[in-house]
Amino acid sequence: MKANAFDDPRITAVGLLFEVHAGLAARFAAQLEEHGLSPVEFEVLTRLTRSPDNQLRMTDLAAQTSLSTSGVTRVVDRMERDGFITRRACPSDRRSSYAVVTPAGLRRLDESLPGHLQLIEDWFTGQLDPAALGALLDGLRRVRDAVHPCATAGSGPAGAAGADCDTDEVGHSDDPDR
Amino acid sequence: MKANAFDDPRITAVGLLFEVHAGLAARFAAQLEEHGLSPVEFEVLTRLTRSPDNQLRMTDLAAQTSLSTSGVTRVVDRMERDGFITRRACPSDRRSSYAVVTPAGLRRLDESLPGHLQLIEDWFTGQLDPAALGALLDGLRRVRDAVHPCATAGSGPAGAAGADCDTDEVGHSDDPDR
DNA sequence: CAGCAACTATAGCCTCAGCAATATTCCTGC
DNA sequence: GCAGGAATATTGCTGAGGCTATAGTTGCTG
Repeated sequence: MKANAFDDPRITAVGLLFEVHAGLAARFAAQLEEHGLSPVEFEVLTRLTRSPDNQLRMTDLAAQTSLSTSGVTRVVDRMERDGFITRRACPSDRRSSYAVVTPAGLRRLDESLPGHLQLIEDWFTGQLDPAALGALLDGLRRVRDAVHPCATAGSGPAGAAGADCDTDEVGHSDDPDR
Repeated sequence: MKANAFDDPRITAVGLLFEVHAGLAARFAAQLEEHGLSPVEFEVLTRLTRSPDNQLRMTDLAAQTSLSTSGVTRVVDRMERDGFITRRACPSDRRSSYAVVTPAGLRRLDESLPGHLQLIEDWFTGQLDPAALGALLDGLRRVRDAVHPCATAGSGPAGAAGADCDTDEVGHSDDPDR
């Protein structure tokens, strides 16, 4: 029919993944925002708290997060200004400096942790139980093995992957044409 | 017993999630980069391609992606400059304009799609089979049901970060002490 | 029909984060 | 001991993207 790939199951599968990821990220961000933390700050707090004496050298912190060293410098600047962590000079290497979690930072992390874990479990149990995951995997496998749909347009097999996920797409806009 | 939460299983669980997510995002980004696409551009391409006539009004595109309307404007600017999509005036509403995928954009999406799907399946099968997922879920449930470690771990602000700073035996990074 | 509210896209301003350059400090080879 | 190279943190510059203001357009309502 059309020259587009409107019904390409591969693209539908990718779209599903985007949906899940974006929704999850938004939920996490919103939950952390309630506690006055950005996702990056939360990550930094967890990494530091998992380290001995709640401290880490800037370089190591950068290596253990998704941040570059300069990014770590900026984040630590902000969090130090907010009182969540402090810098401490390394006594044995005057180039290095430690980022140390303050009591306020520990408290803040402790406050935001339960909601975060709850979100994680809600996601696993409520939205993607193992059975659904298995089905999704099967669908993906079939999608990947399918021949290029340009030739087999409209072939139903891989419809399982995303058949039900978003039928709202077509009429999404309030008024398609006016 | 340390005063920090080094062995707090809740934080370990969160750290694991961060690890998985960061690794996955980095792989996707790298794979798309090979084809000259950023994750956002890829998302825009998939959304447009999933729509009738490979086009979408700017507002609708913003609603279906994780971008704001201004963000969509900028991304479409770049992708139009790169020749992947074009703007088209809406004939019935002079406020709106469509973003349309060009043949070059379709081709580019088609090139990057197989590798992307392969990555998705590799992740499911290779790194997180259903059994491992179930185990992870169980662990999370146990972690969540655990008593709040605040009382036990002594995350009391006084003793926690107030630990003196001359303990060189941290040794977490490559070189313990120099 | 005039006015007003809602909608659409865009531009200005801001923050965030990565890359490259820089200053300081450490280590190794001589 | 000392010179040169490596490591560490920071800063300037740039791009990306969100929020708000703005101009243009549409539709509704008195």
